Amino acid sequence: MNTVLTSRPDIMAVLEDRGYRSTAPRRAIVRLLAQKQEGFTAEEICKELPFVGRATIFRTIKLLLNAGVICRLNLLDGAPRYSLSRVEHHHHTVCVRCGNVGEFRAVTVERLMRAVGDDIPGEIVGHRIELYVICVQCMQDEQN
Amino acid sequence: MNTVLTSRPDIMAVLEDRGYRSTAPRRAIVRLLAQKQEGFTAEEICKELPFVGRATIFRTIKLLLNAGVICRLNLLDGAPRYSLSRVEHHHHTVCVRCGNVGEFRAVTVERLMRAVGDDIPGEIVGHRIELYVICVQCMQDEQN
DNA sequence: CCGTGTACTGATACTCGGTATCAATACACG
DNA sequence: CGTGTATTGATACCGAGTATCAGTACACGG
Repeated sequence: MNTVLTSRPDIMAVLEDRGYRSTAPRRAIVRLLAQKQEGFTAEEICKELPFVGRATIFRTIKLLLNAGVICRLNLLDGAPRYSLSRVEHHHHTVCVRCGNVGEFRAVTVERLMRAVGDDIPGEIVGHRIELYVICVQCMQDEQN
Repeated sequence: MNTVLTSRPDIMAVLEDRGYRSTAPRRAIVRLLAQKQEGFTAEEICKELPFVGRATIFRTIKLLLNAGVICRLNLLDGAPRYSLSRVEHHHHTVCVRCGNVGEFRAVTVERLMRAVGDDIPGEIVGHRIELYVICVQCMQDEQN
């Protein structure tokens, strides 16, 4: 049984394991994020939790980033979006119409990286792939 | 003969073709960028051309981005870097030690994208790949 | 269950990359 | 050479994120 893949791992526990305290603001943020299916922005969280300070929200986001619980996507335009990582190593699809973020995993990608490595001077230590898509929802909306 | 691949295409002409005027500040910026081998930041340009206004530098960078002459790289940390695009469609390698930016092109990548497309709901309209590397220079520096 | 050290919080002011505004300027074209 | 219009630069501003720091609350030990 793979705890990382469960639909709602106890994120708070992840933080506690890393030595952070379980505080009311953190629990509120974590609870909110856990039920966000698509990506979200920091400002969105601020608006939805007005009783939590801006600084705390950004601080908590950073903790979660470092813990690998969420990941940041720097889109070309607009504000960066964050999204819960459901699988360990993955890449993102971003809908260019609605901004929603998806994840994908392809073994082929990793294999490719090793192949490409031969053509590149220096040592590859990581990679990042983003696919820009028009999601099925937006394609449907386009049809009427 | 491929003009796009020449070592120093007349960038100013590209802007003029797009209906923009050839002004002294623009020429200064373009001349500077044309001889930058590695990536550069906007602030760097501001420092090197103190007699050109900040706003103008950002405006010109945006024009060049839209014209496809340069491209922006949102690194995870620090300021975004810009780099001259020497080849039309390409991806980037970023040295995680020194921040220098390189380009690469691999047909395999494009083929992979088409393959991955089958696994992904929605239509793929673009992609972006960044490889994080330790460049040969930095690897050498590490050895002493 | 109470005290206490330390982690955490939130208000605020700030940084940094970038943009809007707008009067003054310079380019291109006739 | 004159003139309309694009461009400039100073300035103020925006949005995302961070530093500071006094005050608060958590966890742990007694």
